[in-house]
Amino acid sequence: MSAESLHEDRGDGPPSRPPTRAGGKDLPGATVARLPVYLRALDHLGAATTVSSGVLAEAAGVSPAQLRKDLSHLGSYGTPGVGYDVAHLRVRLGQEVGSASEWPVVLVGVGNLGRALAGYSGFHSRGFRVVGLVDPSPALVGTHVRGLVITDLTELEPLVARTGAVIGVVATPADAAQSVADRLVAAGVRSILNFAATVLVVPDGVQVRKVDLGQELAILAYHEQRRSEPAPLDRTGPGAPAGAGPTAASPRRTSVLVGGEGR
Amino acid sequence: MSAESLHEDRGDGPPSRPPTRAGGKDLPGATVARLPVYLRALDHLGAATTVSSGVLAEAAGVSPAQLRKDLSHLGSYGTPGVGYDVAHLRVRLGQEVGSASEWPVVLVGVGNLGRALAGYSGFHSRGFRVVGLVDPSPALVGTHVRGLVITDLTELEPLVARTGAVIGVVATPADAAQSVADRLVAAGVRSILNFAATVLVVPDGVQVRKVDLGQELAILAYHEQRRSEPAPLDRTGPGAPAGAGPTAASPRRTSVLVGGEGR
DNA sequence: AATTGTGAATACTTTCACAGCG
DNA sequence: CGCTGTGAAAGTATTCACAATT
Repeated sequence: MSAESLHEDRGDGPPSRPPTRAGGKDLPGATVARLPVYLRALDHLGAATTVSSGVLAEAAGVSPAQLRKDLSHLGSYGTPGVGYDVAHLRVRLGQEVGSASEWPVVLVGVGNLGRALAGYSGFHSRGFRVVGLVDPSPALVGTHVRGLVITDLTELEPLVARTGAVIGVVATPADAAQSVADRLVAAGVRSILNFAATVLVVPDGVQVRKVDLGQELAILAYHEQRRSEPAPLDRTGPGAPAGAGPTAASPRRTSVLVGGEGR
Repeated sequence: MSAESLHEDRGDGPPSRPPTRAGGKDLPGATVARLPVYLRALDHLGAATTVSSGVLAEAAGVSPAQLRKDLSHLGSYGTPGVGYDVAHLRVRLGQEVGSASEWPVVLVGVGNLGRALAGYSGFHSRGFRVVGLVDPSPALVGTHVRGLVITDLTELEPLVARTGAVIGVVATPADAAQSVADRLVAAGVRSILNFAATVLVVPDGVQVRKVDLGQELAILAYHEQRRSEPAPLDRTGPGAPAGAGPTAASPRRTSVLVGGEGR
């Protein structure tokens, strides 16, 4: 467990950092999920030197109130009557989101999806660098993809150690995912982005985020189906009394669901 | 059976969908997002004829209480002292999630990611069938990927009409995404899964779900960074009372974040 | 006058805990 | 008994609305 972080310096340890990080406390989870969105939205108005919450919120696809609330958690630097300083805000968000430095990422599973991910520009542009591709297939090991050699699965641990990666991406078939995750964790990885259709079980302290492409579609299909069948057939349940149905009026809000997140 | 319905009564027309859906009540959004997970979890215990909430919940990565609550919204059919009937539950969930029928899906943007998506087994296994690949690149148009011909972007509308697709997947570069979305919507698509790093603006009534791979990583990085910086520098905030709260016990629960969803 | 930051109000989700059924 | 279904409590998240600030 002494796999110490080799990447310590990304420039904010030393006292030269102007804005000290905010109170060191947890932002609400929902806010964290939106910070990257704001950061990206900022990039689309590099020209202006200030933005109001209204403008930036629109670009990010959230309400102005929500944007202000989120930023307020950062102890932000808006100026009443004016807005937020774009440059300043960008730095602040970058710090918070951690994209100030380059995070080395190891990607396991170089199938169709893995290959696509290896070349995904969105990773690099946000401060992530794929430093290792791993696959067990003898046919792939040794070949190059996007300028990186594919390493054999047996070499996973040394690869992680050598690159100092703390983030791993699992893009293997479902049945291999858990074992890969176990090894990543053992090798020192503490955050995993899981594309396999499995729930990964990991030790306390390791983060997992799951992206299930099929699931996303399924959620869309649910709503799609719902609307194509306006006449509700009554529930064929046994005794289940329809009792507890407060269900006020149908929420007339925008039915646009934005964001992979909540909602 | 690939016999697709021939009528293209899309737009608003009620497609004649076979499976009768139950009660017209809206499920909570968070529940909807989990139904596909349960369905998938069920597949991993086909042997047993019944499951308890505890077992299924574990397989799905949620708490037993949450599973029961979720299923209760379906007016579910559990048997006290025994559990849920696996076969029955599978049918019920399938109905609700809409995977009882095959949804035709059009995929726009056949780059690395699009190509991976086209061959993604998770789509097919969940009742989605990619019926069209679209790209503007002359080099790609006419070529085959996974048994499908790539159609030119100019043919988007007729393709949607012909296939009756109501779901579209946008896997284009960010700057093309909005225009593609506009055209999909105009052609009759009402649900869009967006992989481009842009917030899509769509008319009322059209659903969009966004999957931003870079963003997912950024969220992991946030937590990662946070933990590598144990010494919180106090912030010099005006008015912000550090007091906020002793925060009694640190949330000792699993710090595993499961699911692309909520949280 | 415009726009932030934020308490208070509302809405949504998860968890608890237990009554009741098989 | 064991396990479901569910009210009620607790916890989060979003929206409102307004006083404060430049």
